[in-house]
Amino acid sequence: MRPTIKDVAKKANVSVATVSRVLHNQPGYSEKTRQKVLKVIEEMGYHPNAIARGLINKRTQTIGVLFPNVSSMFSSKVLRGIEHATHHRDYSVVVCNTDKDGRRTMKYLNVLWEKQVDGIIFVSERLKEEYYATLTAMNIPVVLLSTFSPEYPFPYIKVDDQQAAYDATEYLIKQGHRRIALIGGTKSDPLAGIPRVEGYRQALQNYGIPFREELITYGDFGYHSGRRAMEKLLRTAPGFTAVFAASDEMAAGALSAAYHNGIKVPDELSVIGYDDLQIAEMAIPPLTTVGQPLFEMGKWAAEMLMNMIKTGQAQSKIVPHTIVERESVRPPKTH
Amino acid sequence: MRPTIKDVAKKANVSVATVSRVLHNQPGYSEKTRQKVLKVIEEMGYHPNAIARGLINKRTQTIGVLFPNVSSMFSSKVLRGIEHATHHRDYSVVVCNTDKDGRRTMKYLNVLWEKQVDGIIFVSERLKEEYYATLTAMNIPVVLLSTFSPEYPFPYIKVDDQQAAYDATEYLIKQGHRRIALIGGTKSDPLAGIPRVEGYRQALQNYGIPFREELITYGDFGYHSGRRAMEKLLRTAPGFTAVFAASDEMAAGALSAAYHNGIKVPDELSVIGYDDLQIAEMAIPPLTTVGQPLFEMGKWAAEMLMNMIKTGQAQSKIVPHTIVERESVRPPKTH
DNA sequence: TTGTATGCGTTATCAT
DNA sequence: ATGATAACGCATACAA
Repeated sequence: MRPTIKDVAKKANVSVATVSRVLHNQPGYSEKTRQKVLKVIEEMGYHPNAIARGLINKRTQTIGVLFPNVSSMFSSKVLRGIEHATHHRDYSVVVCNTDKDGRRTMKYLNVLWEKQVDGIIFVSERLKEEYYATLTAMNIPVVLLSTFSPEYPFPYIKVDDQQAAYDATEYLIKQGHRRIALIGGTKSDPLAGIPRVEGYRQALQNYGIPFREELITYGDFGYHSGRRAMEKLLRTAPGFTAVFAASDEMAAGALSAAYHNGIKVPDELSVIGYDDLQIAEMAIPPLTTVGQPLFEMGKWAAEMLMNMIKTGQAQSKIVPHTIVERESVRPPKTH
Repeated sequence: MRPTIKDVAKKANVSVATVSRVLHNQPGYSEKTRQKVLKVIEEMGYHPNAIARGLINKRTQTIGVLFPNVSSMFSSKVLRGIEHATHHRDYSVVVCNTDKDGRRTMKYLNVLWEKQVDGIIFVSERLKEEYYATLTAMNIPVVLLSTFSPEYPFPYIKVDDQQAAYDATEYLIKQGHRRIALIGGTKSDPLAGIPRVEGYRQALQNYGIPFREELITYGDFGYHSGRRAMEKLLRTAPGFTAVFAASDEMAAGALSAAYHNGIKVPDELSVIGYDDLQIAEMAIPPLTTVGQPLFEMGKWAAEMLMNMIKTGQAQSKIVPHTIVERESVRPPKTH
């Protein structure tokens, strides 16, 4: 059996209270007993039991993080940021993969509840009413990451998607493009889907470029959908000189489709993505994209959450995006 | 305050013992009281406290997973497999990012110890003596994933790296290549580094191809190192017709270097990778590679661990690798 | 400076 | 069929 505080106390000839005191450097013992206790702790290899501690403190020093898909490049970058911040302040993180599934999400929420996590980070998903209900019932801090909820008042950290999409489109326009196709994300997604096409639409409008329905197509943010979307665009609406894809994975799919159709990027077609994932850097050609500071966003979200746990205070934050220029965009050929 | 089992008991006019019984469908109450208790539980929104439960059961239903880098494509695929298995059997997973750093690893080990996790999965890293010492002191099941330890007897799940490297090289040879370069992983890494160059060397030997030192170069498994390695190869040992990279990320780097040097893959140069990460599929051209079933490996490791927790039994496992053929390899041009 | 005792929310062992 | 109560390992208020 692992030794308990009692065993230590007995062996050191002191009370458990004293042991507890030196464990927390609280006052109330002589230097001599301190030494003795510390020595016994060392000898016995004593480690406090965080479970017992949690029971009495009502603090577990752990937070839960819900991802629609833990293994996406997006999530893993965010996770790293979260881990960075939590490790720094002695919190642990339990990861949950919701698969965007309501039942699965609810199950995880309940598990986290039962495990008494001190807070929750909810990533990239729409906050359904039932989630909100149990989240508030849990009565712990929550932060929304890369999503937000118009109806429920949880603090969030995210980019201004519409503005970012606007900027991406404008970037293309300023490079001289006028026939710009769009590969949108999930069509009905009010968070990452709709705002991005809206930003695209607005940029065109502001620059007096007619909006053409056939230049828009939708995917699900994933690689394969991007590839399919590009194939479709090529079939049904040839002649565009640039594409804005609402995610890097879709952009990578678009690149692949172009490659397989013998279309040279960026010579014959420009592509801009969204997210700045690792794939953007690794793509051929390296992908110009709208950068979100994912690592930092994860870090900030975790810090915000831990501060809320401590103080109850939080301030939502729109984080700045950037256009990271690589090699997939260039001015269209004039002829 | 969240209601406790006591509150439920009081409101239902029964004892806590009875509530506990219906909670676990143990015998010892009438159908009528069962109904009543269930109703009260529902009304009060009672959820059992897993911390208190863990204190008495000495089981937390959570495992710890240590990754050198949680956000690598490798880790995230593995993590998904782990999550899949654990979720299925009501375990939670806390993720730890070691950065391959001894101190950080030790700190996490101690945290996991204090948090009383039921088991640990140790991924892709060499098991140092001090890790082993605390791991055994913790006295809980451990499984090694994609690594193993010659000196310490923990069960493991991994691929036969040397054989896999042999097969990759042989594949290239059978396609007709004879001048085959190697981009190895960390030169001194006894787990993923050395065996892969050894397999390469052996394949050459078996097919009577002279081993040439200048065709070997080393990276650190990462993208940039692959790119640099390829640049170096191009400068110092031109004339090879194929490259075997010991990781997909390095292969992607090699692809990129080839692209920037105007070398066409696979027309002028064949490239084969290792891992079968998402990047392999997304690469241009799609990367032929040595496939490891990472999702399954994660899943199996978690299942193995949970079985060990339950029964104490485990059986190490060498998992089969495959050559997944895509478009980055073809026979060399003959002229 | 140090010790005793109580309680955190459960489960499990005894009674009844 | 049901209830009282003692643990689990720790922190802390209160005594001494």
